[in-house]
Amino acid sequence: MSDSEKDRSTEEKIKDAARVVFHKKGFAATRTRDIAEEAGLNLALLNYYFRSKEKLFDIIMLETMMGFMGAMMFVFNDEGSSFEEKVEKTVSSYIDLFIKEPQIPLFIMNELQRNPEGLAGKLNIKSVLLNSVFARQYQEVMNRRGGEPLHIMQFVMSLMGLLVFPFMGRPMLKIIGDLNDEKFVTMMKERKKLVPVWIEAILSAG
Amino acid sequence: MSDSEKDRSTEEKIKDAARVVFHKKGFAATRTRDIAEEAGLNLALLNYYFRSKEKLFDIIMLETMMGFMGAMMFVFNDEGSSFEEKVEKTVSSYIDLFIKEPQIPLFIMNELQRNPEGLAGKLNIKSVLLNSVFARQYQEVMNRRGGEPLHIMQFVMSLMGLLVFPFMGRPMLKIIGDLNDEKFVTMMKERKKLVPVWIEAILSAG
DNA sequence: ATATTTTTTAATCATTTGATTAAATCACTT
DNA sequence: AAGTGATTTAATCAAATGATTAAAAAATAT
Repeated sequence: MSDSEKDRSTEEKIKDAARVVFHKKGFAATRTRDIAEEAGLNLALLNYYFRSKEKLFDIIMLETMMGFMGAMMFVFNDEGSSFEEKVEKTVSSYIDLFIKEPQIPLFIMNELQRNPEGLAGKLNIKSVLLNSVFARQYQEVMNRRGGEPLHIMQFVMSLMGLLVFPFMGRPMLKIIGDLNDEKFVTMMKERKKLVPVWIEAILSAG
Repeated sequence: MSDSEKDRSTEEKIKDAARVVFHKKGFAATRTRDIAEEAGLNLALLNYYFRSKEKLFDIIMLETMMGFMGAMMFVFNDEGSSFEEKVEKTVSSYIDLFIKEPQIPLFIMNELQRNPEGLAGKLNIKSVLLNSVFARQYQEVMNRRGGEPLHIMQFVMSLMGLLVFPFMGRPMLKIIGDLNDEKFVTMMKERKKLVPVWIEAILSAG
């Protein structure tokens, strides 16, 4: 049978190892032998359980994208919170996520650019933003504010830029800013308070 | 002889092709045969002129980093311009650069994260920011503003986030925002005006 | 306990890929 | 035109890599 305790254990070991290595090196630079070694398992088991490197990668990519977009979807479609509360919650959730798993943003953006037709591109994430409660509340904020309206994607690009760029640029930022890991993480935690204030300032600036 | 018209021409053809392919696919996913094909040249010529894939990559990486950091260094150390003028000039230069070569940010951040010890990491870019005229002027702005001072790296992360993230996240942003290439470029041009205003707002927000 | 099925392993395969080589071609000098 | 050195080409090599196989080991069923 295919659901014994040991089964699941081996399968999970492979997935965990694959996640670590794929996130760190990306698809192309990852060798199946790296994953087997990371998992402490025989190389042939990868093919036994997942058929091919591509299939294994697709599973990891799917789960990673789900984790990434899922956090957003949950917050963006909550009817009970205000626009400002959603911004705060988004910022806080993503910073926590990226402190734990710093490679996720670069991994996703990279694989998506290198292979836009791949699994990640096929996922239906079109409606996640534009049909969300958050998008509706954004329009309300725009109407209330008056002046030249700002395209929601200009806003989202800025929010995400403030939020995820530090993690994508981390190696460079650490060099030019002379930061160690501890200092970097401290600054990221500071940004939980800073970014929402800045977002407010950006929206008021018109 | 090593400087004939044909010499330089072949060498340049290889470098141009290598730049295109490395920028698009990254080091690991690039096959030397891809570069040879892109250049329309025999595969052996890559090794004849550049010894190895690694050496060719190092040259492209060096030139790319120079182009990327050079634009910044030039603006950041101009004694004749104000802080605000430097922000405007930086935003404008980088947006123009990335509209022409959209893969540069992801390429650099990626290779830097995957191989921090590599050539790019060895470059002396430590002083580019912290010892610049721009950094001094930033401190003046902070003193003038009063309130809780903001670490210059928090500021730089935000400036770069607003500036370069849209290009790194382009494939995802195009999907979730339902944007075509033309619309995307239009929005990037709009950001030349928007980002400096937002930076002003961020600094005033304290 | 024995038989059967599932899982794991070591060995091996076939292809890809970076690099080299020896011969052919080209450019330039005398 | 012949000679010389530089450049280009086709063929090939060796190592790396994703995948498979047959046998061994382990788990489960009878």
